[in-house]
Amino acid sequence: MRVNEKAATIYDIAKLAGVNPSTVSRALTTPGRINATTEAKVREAAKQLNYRVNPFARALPTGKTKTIALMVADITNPVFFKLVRGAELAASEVGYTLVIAESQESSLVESATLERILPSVDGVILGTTRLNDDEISALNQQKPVVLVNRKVDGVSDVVPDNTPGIAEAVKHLADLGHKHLAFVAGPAASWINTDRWNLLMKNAVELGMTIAEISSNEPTLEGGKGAFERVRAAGVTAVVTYNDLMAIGLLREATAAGVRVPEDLSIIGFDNIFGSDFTNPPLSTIEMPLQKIGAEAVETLLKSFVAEDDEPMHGTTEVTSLLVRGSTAKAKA
Amino acid sequence: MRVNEKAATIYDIAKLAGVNPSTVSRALTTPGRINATTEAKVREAAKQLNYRVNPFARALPTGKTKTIALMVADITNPVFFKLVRGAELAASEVGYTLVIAESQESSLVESATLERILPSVDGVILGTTRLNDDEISALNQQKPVVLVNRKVDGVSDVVPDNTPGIAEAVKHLADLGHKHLAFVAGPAASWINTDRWNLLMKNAVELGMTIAEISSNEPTLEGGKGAFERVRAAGVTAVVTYNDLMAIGLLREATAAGVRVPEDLSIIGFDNIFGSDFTNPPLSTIEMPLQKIGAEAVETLLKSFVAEDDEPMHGTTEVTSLLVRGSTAKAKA
DNA sequence: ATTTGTTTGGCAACCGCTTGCCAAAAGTTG
DNA sequence: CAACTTTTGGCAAGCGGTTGCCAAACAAAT
Repeated sequence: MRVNEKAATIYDIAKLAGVNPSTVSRALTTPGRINATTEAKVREAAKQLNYRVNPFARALPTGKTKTIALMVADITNPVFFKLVRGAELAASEVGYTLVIAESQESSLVESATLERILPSVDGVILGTTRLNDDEISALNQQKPVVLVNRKVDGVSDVVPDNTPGIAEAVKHLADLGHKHLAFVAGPAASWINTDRWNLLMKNAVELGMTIAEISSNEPTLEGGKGAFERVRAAGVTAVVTYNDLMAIGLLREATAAGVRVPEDLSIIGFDNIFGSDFTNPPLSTIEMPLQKIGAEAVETLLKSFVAEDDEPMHGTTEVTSLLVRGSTAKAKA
Repeated sequence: MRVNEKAATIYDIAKLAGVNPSTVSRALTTPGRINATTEAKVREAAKQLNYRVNPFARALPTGKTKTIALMVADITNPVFFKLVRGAELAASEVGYTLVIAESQESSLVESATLERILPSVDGVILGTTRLNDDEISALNQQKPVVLVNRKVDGVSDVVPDNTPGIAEAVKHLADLGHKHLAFVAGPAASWINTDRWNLLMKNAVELGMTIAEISSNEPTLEGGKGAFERVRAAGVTAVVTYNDLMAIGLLREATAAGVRVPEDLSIIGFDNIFGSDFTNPPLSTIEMPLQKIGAEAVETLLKSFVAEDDEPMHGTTEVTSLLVRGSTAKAKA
């Protein structure tokens, strides 16, 4: 299957071009360092031999792997697709390779995987980490880390600005005449869950609405489904959920229970995941610019590679916005 | 941010354990090659120094990178999630790192990406490739390749057996009294599209039904939507689509046009993608064991690494099956 | 023409690990 | 106990690049 012609090395080029290997190296990596005509000669020889630099040989002396790791809790969670894509695009654009690792929602798996991968990457993006603050700080000690949707002291991060999306959403519900809201929360330990809840509360109160937190739910379809009873009990006319998955679970459970959406209950999710418009009615949701965030995370990491100091960096924050589809309507009189 | 204590090397261990570096190397990589007590001493020292082998240094002399690439056309296409996960799991289980690359549906991007990544991987899995047969063969010349859902002469592959799922589906429709079917096809060049169409045709004819191919559609929501008019024109009561995305697009367009699903039109998709149960009605679909296929692809690749000859290998074929949800019903009288 | 400065390209060490080869040590055998 | 085999661990040469240092070649300045 395979031919055994070993890949060309700079020595082959050197021989062909009649120069020293070091000259080849310089010609190819340090434009301007050597004479233009020599460089041309080298490049010509390289092309002729179909030369491709051996990344491992290069990584050894330099210590630069040109690879970054992106850790997510669950690859099959649609929230991450765009994050992954944004990161992948941004990385490959500058010649970096992205390796995606999955923690399977387990901090043990995450640690083990990181352990395994760490020596072969220049830095790590923690998309959704199960690690605690101390573990993250420790990791950041070894290789640069960029956190997504979370903040830890001394660690770089990129987080979205939930303010505009939430303000729009609450305003939207207020305009529709809703007075009593509920927030179906996600993981209590989640930074972004807290951020969303605080903003929601602030905005609701400002507009004279009541808001109840329905807490400790899995951020899944099941979690949304499981929260339905408590949503009913809360006697609210509109609910915002921690994410779309929960919103969809809730929506389906409500429909199954004979509660009409949006006539009896308005629902707004978070993230605008794939499939959130497949539902009946299609879900209104607060959109997160995940692809941009992914790209931003990569850029932030790249910057930290060249940074002189060790100051944590913060990516420019992308902004959320409300996407109105069919799951919100006037409050029942 | 970073501490500058360089990672421990086998030389550090050697010094600490009072042996030669080569002994350390052997102790750690060739159990049994050296004395058990010496090995224990070395391991102890390694642990003490928190040693972690430098994969680049290792890859240089051995040429083994312990990394494999998985190429998909579009990371955000939900069809691939499970494929990716299956591959990732299988790879990390045996200490391999998986790098995921996206061709963005472009053979140019695909070639360029492959070009960039090839030197740093041991082999490649082509999940959904835009490359033509010749390009694939050429690639296979350089590094072992495993194709998913496609066959090219002389190249290893793993493809699902569509037979049972399709037989079930056609039988199911026949049992419901349908006499006239349509297949909303995907990309004409797709191996799996052809396979599905042929099987569908064979089964339909065997059960005395007519079947029409509605061809040249994008395998997307839009493609499904765009095929609706032709489905109507075909005057069929049931349709099978190339994939779920198209089925969902078709379903929504049908509903929008006042054609009730499943009362007026039964629809069966392919793949059981994420969100295919979000629709109203939830989509009946022929499920592909994508996660298994992903794992199988990795295993096949690993086998080919150690194979003596250059014979292409074929992963054990996983089997499809029909998943009946709500989008199929009795044919209209 | 001499001094000084700048290009340019070669030399060789090094990055961390693997491995063929060899010799000392230990174990077997008759 | 000599002769032979096996075990064990050291030596050193790579793997394919990068890069500090140096000297030759050339250019500019006095």
